[in-house]
Amino acid sequence: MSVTLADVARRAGVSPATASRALGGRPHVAPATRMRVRRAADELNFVVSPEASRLAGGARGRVGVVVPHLAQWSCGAALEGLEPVLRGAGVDLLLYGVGDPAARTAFFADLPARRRVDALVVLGTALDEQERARLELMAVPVVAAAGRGGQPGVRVDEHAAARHAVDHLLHLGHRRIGAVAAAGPPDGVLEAFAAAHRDALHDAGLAHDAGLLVRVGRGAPGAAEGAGRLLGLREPPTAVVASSDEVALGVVRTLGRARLRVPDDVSVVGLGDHPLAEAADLTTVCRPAREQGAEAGRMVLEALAGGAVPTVVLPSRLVVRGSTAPPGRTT
Amino acid sequence: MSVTLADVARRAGVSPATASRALGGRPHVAPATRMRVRRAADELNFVVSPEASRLAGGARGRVGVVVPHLAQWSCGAALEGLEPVLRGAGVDLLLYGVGDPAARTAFFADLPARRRVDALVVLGTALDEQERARLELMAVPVVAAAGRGGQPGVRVDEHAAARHAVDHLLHLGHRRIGAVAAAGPPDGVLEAFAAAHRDALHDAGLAHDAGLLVRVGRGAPGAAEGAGRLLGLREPPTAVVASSDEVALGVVRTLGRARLRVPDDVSVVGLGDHPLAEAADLTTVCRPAREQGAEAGRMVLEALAGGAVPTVVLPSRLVVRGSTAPPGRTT
DNA sequence: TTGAAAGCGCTAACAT
DNA sequence: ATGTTAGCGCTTTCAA
Repeated sequence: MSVTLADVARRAGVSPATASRALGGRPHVAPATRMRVRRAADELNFVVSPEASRLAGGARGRVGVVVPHLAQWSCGAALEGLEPVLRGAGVDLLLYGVGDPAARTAFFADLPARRRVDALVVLGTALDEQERARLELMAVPVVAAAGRGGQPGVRVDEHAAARHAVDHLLHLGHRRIGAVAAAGPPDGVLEAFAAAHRDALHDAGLAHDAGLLVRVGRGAPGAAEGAGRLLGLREPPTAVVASSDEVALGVVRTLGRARLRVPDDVSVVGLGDHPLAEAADLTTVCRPAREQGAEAGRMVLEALAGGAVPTVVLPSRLVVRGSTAPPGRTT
Repeated sequence: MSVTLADVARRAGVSPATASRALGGRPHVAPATRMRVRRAADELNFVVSPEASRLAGGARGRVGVVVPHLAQWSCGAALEGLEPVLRGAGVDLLLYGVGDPAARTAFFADLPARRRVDALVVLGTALDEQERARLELMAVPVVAAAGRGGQPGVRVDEHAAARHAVDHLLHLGHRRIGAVAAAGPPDGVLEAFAAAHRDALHDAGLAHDAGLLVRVGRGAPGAAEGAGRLLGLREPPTAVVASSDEVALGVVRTLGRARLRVPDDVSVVGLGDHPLAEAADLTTVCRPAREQGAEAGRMVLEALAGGAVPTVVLPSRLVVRGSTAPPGRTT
């Protein structure tokens, strides 16, 4: 049926063991022999069977990626960073979506990854105690990426990111700065956002005003509601920071409907540097999603090589675009 | 080390063969025996080794997904549709990113999928002749999804989608309708877009005006340029249809900078129904990405079962939001 | 219905 | 440097 290592060995006039060594790039093979085997393999169009190889104790190299929301750009971007690193090292990437709660339960219950993967990357979601315990049971390295922290892996400092945003507005001269925190991200992230907003205003010596932080539901309706609540304040803010670019765009739209111009009347800052933020000319704070993925990939490789998984916090970076400006003349 | 089938068999007091049959759901096992084996497996926390299983001629069930731009929401969405279908059927999903040209070349050159996967899904990209030939060589079913057509699989009718958009504008009373086609999607898609624009205007009895279709580069700069060119026309359009939602948002922004209101002064329609389109209140045409993924998944399953891969064209659907309105009083 | 035996294709010791 | 010998953990004939 398909070409086997034995075929290649025969054609090259060596034993299967030597052929295996030669092809696998392992030592103790004469250069000439290696060449010969390589050529034979080429001619036969041979590719090792990963099953057989693994079964026989060879190639490690399969990592599972657990992702909640594939459609979310940040997950995709992280994957895009992760994939080449892993592939470059010859390890395969198995995808496990756990967006659906049922699927999530099933994943951790079936522990389907057991024996299927040599390591796991958990992308953009926090694991609860039970889930962590299940993973522990698998006895493979687990790298968290883009999560809220708490597990070894890579993430960004959410508090710092949000502060970049608020500080930018303060720096522009704004004194009434609203914040819209929309549900969606893991709790820890939202908390960091709220805290950063509070801290920044406090550090600027501004009186605390609980009304400036509004917590809303996810999606477009949430963003609209948030903007509406802020606008309805006795003294509406001259600038708004949103917990994500998605929310920020919703805020911009709601402002527009209220005949308020961005940034002339109100400045808006997002969080994340969504690909569309550039098109929408939205000032935002870049959370390097790709980089997080790539870093996670490197961590996996190290872990596979026997190392421990460290914790790395990547910096975020303010990206100033056209949705922010100094406060206008009137309020 | 890890629990093997033999362990389970011993504990259940049967032979490995019977245990295998019982666990694998194959016939010729007494119900009572099957139960006993199942329980033993449970108690031992046993999971079959996929390598060994496959090697021994068991479970097929591993499909590769080839994706160019993971970070693009439509790819993510398609994956999100694809994954549960496949997982539900017990097949694993291997991810192969081919966004980077080098990676793409490497993928098709190494033919790494050979023997690694039992089927392939090609997401959102068109294969050239050579690539197709390489895949052919693998002798596994290939399902194209969200491509430009040409290969069996699932896609949407791009021409119809674009026409929905233009027809909507015509229906609102617009007579000068510009189109911004930004580079990015496979050629065929862009062609369909251009043709639909032309055809719709023609069918509406409007004189042909080549200036109304502008082709620009990708990204925010492209969108801005496109809007600018349209605005610079002797007789600027009262409505614009963009080749994607991303571009549409860029157009909206550029319009805003030119102090033109959407939809009061100019209507804008996007294409794709990007998740952010709702937040941005953008009228668009929904290309059901998730559905395409799910459909592709079903096709793979059928193909794995020995069926042929059909070609399915999914309908697109106009989603009217706040970025379109009848033409204003003045131009 | 069940068991025994023979590999699947490869790699890792242990020779040579 | 190369060959020989045993499996890896499972499924599948074939026999009982």
